[in-house]
Amino acid sequence: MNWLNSYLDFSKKQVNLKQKITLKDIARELDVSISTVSKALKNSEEISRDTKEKIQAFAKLYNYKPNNIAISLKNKRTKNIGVIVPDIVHYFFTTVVRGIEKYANAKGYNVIVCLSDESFDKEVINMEMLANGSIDGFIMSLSAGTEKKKDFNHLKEVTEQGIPLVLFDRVTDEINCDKVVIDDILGAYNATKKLLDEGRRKIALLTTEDFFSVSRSRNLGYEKALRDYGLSVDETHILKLPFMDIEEELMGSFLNTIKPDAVLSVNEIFGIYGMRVLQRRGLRVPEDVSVIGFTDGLLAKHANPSVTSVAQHGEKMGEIAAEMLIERVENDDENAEYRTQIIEPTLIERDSTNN
Amino acid sequence: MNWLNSYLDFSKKQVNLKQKITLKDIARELDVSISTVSKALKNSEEISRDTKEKIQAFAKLYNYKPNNIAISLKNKRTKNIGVIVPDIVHYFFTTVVRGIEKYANAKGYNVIVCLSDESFDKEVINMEMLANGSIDGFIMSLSAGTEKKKDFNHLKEVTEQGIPLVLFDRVTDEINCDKVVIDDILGAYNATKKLLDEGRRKIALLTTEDFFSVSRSRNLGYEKALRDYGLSVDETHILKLPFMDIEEELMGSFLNTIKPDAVLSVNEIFGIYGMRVLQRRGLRVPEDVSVIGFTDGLLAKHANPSVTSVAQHGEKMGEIAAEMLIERVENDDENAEYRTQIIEPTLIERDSTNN
DNA sequence: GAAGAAAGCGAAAACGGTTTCGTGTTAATA
DNA sequence: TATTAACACGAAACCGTTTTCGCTTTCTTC
Repeated sequence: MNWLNSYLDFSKKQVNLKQKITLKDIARELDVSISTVSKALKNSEEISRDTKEKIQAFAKLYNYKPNNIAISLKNKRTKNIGVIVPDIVHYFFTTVVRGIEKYANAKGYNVIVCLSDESFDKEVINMEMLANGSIDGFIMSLSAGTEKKKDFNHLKEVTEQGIPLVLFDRVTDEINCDKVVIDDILGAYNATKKLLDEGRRKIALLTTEDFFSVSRSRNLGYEKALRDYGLSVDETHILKLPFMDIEEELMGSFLNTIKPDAVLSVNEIFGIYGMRVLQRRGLRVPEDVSVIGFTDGLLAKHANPSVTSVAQHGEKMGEIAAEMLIERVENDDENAEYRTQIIEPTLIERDSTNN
Repeated sequence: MNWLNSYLDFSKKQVNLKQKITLKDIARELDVSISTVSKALKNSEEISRDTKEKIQAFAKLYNYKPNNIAISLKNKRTKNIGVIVPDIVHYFFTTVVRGIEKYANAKGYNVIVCLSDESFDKEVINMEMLANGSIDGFIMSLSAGTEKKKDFNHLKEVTEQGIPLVLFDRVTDEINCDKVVIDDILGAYNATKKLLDEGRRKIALLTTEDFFSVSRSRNLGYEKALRDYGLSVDETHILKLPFMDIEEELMGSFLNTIKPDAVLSVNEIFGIYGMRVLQRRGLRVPEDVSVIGFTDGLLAKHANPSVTSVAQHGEKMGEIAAEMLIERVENDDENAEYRTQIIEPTLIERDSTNN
């Protein structure tokens, strides 16, 4: 290792501010060409044992790490995936992101997270920011704004450019791409069935406005279950609230007039709120009223009583989405058919229903 | 615009698969040099009106967007910031990430989120993945593993390479960098004071093992308040639980023996659990026992009763962290002093305490 | 000892931009 | 008319890699 001595002056310079070192630096110091260094570090057969050892030792000593940006430019592959979600404080999306992270990281990918904040404009801006080389593909769930506006041109452009896209949960038929969703109809159906089996007959449905694809499906499952039990759907039993806007009075007066013996909510928060409103009116859950919500999140788990919920398996959904995307990215098999994976929801029974 | 006709054949080729177009393509089609195209698109004075208009129109027509990777390589600036957090399902971190996102996006930066999962090893791996050119700077909160191990070499390396770093919430004195934290001592002090002012005298403290910097501070605040009220600190009133591991029986027997008239928790979840345990034993909150927790999250807000909490202002913390980082990134003023911003916690009074 | 093969290395193009500097043309000035 | 300044543009280096291809030199082999 005495050849190292000759690099002492170089070493001095580096010690002060450990700037990152490049192939060129190594080549200069070791008096070989850049190509040789590059090959030596990849253990190419082309380079002699001696040279390789020398170069590798030097690189290790100076903690050489190849510059990712340069590599990305060269291979036109960034090893980044872009994730655009409406929100990150709500349990479901965080678990999906976590699932994506987990799978992507294991495969050596980084995850760039963007929040559309339920806004169409931000969704578009975020896509454009990332679509110019920053990422190898997108995973996203539509913002409320986009579902309302029904404008999917930004998605179309991205797919036409050949950038792989996986849609999850809030998806659209207008775009041809891989998708992963839960069977929302079945989830709501099973939940409603559970309530009916308990003997409940006046089941209120807390849902959102119609433009949400998932709410529509869940409403359908609810209605289907009622009909399968020979009951008709009473529209007055259905409360459509503006998204995420919990109008407590509205919900209060609704529940007060309907006086339901069970409540099904298409999300977590409406269920929790509904339950509290009922409890405040002196009703006991589940003795007087049963409650079931969607999204098996922390709120449902830690509520009092804990709330029976339709689990959406967000983490699994995230993993599957990441798997589908990376599959596309790595073997760009142009004509592979687009798939839609449907995850079975699970009804997690807790204390807000009878068993 | 009749010059456009001559590009019809080019247009044909592009129509099939809208591949992204480069400066070189434009230069070739318009029979000018790449430099001219580059300048024209930046509206350089150097280029004539005619040429600029022609080039800009063509670029617009073919939806030219510069390749971010190439620009990053050239300027050695990625406009990406790396965020490494222990976790993303817990409210506090999600709000911080949201704050970072918000500020960073407004400044044209993307956020690459990595989860250390409370593990030292993952934290190191994530840093290394990003530290080779992928990002302009880091924002992070130490994982439990790192706080336990007290090994900060990965942070040291990064800062020595000149990569800006901002630590938030779970920070360490061992590393010289910008930091943003809340005044944990004050937060706990005020919470304890609130309980004492209510007349509570047997205040149980639910905390974690000592290696967490924030828990240590919060414990101190609790103790200080007691002493300021002339009370001595009874170690048996303090329950140190392994992090995030809610051992319900342990907590149950603890609360059962102590029979506190108030409970202070250094996080959100222990508080919620403590409250439920007490309620199950027939105690009324806040009549018999008052409860205060840290992290003003969804759980506290929607619990029954809602829980008085010390708000950590995660979103604000994220914004400040992002601001400090971007400031560093954009004017790399080598010798600017490192700052530690301390955010004042706020006690949000709810129904789990008396007023 | 000559021819061919193999080994070991370097030059250069490429990825897609930015930017400096030089050059040819035209218009203004002496 | 000769000189010069302004204008408009292009050539080329550069960012840090990868990779192809070609050139020496040495080793086989007959």
